[in-house]
Amino acid sequence: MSGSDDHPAAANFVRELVEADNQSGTFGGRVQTRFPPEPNGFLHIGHAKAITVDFETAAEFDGICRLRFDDTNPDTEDTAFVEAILADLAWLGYPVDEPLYASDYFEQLFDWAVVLVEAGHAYVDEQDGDTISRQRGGYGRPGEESPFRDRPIAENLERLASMRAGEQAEGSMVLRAKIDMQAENMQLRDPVMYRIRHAEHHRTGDRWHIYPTYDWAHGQSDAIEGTTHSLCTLEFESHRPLYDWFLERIAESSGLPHDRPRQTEFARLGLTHTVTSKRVLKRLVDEGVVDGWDDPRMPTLRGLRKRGYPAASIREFCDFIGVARTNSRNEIELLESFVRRRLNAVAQRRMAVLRPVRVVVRNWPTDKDGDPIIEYVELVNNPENEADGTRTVPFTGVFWIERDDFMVDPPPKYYRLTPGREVRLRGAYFVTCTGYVTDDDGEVTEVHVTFDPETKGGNAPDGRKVKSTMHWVSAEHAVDVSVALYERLFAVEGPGEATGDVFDDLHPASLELLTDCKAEPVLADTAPGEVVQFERLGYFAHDPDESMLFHRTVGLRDEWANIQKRRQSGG
RNA sequence: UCCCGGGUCGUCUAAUGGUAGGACAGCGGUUUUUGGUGCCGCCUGUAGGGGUUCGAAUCCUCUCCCGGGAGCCA
Repeated sequence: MSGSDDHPAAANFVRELVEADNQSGTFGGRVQTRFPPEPNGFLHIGHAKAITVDFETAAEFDGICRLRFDDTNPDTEDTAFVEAILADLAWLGYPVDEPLYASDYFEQLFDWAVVLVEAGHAYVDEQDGDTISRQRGGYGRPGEESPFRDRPIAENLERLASMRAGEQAEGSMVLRAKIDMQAENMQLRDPVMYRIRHAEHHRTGDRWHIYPTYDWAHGQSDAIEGTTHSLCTLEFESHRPLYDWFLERIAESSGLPHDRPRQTEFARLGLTHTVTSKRVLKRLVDEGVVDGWDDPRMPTLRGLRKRGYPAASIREFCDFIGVARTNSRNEIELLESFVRRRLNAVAQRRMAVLRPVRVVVRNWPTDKDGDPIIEYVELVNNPENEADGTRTVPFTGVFWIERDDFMVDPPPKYYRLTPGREVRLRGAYFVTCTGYVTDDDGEVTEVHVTFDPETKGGNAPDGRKVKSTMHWVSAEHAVDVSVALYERLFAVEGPGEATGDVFDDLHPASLELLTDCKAEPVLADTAPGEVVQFERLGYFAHDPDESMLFHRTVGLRDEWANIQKRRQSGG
């Protein structure tokens, strides 16, 4: 993808970098990227950017992108996450048949570790974690060398073998790279390569007792696979010298199977009103604030899917925002604009009322038995695509309209139903409000209107105009549906950021479940997972699991909040 | 405190020494049997100071601001 028809391609310094590499023949014109998730959680909107950067960059240059699970930490990983990631990736549009696993490289990694030890580039440190951490020093503070740093190579080899054999307790010793305890870059102060874990690994079982750290596994895995461009987010920038250091040492000691891969960092996706912190999301799930990882309020890919976001719109959004090194935070409205753009073109229009109020046509005709007659009207399914055809909708003298569509005391510029006013019922008739009924609390319970038989279809023969066209649902034919409304993802803007604990000030997108909504009968034909536009209300996704629950996908350009705002300001 | 990276409309992003442009958001208009869609218009920006140059968002310099960095996480 390099820009849609609607938009020019956005910034993408990665694209330029690869182009430059191809010019100079750095990798012989070869382009290989990788997407390396750790199977310890679900993919979210933030991952979507990394995924498109990795896959689309490769595709653009006729290269390949491999999916590699960075499963180097048995404590947190699980096969279930592997399956979930595979499924979400396929949904996003990047199906992967043969994923790679860092755990498949454990043997090679160990061999290389031995090579580094033999070359005097690594040593076994038997100090505890706190001591090692303390000796590392601090920003602008000197580091201190471990007393084990210069132990004999043979001793290192023997200890490393013992670690691997499972003869050592967790935390008792680690293998460290011998680099520079005075390095300005803290990553270079003798980083840990192996730690001891007697845990069960989801793929290698109990075969290993030592596990490579991210730094020792990542670049080497890239090299084994033949990755040319190792694209990652900005927080790994300070790791790049270490990434290079390992590869250089291996290259000079035993050689590398491919050209040395190069790490390039780009800014991660920041989205307003959205939290992608795994810690916070997990808490929301664990504490039951949301119904699970696929709750439509969640920013996970499966949450967005349930919510009705087309996968293509997420891809297009990622392509549009570009790839840069600037710390940035995109507005969720931009993402939503891509969602709306897609949906507007394909979503079938249906009439529905979320908060119904009953309307009775006082002069509606009856048949010889005294029953109200039924008229049928034609409505276009999707004005953006007439090929979607029309549908026949029954109309009788009693129907529901949106509670907000009737006001006893309307503000200026309110064009909908109000005593004495004539409006158009979409596709049906002109009706004029003649009165209304209220309950003891003054709440309107029923609105009375008269209709003009001459206006069937919605046009007056005398040419008179109405200012408003309203939607309606025949009471006799209405289908009961429930609708879940919620605010945009999560609102983390504001005080939450100042206090430090995001969770405390995070108010999860409020969920309002409306259970007495009425919709056209044809709604029963809507397929689970399908998104329809409830006219004037927004786009709603039919829940894939629960037969009649709809989730609001996005509002129309004027969301309820905006409509509310206009109303308050008199419009 | 030290090191590294970054600073262009409100937001994201173009322009790489030669007219600061686009999208989203906002505002106004228009079309419309959806307060939707479409179309038209408007709005606001090169963090600051010095310097080089005929000419600087772009090059140099100082300052300021933001992000990342001291896991046996990734």
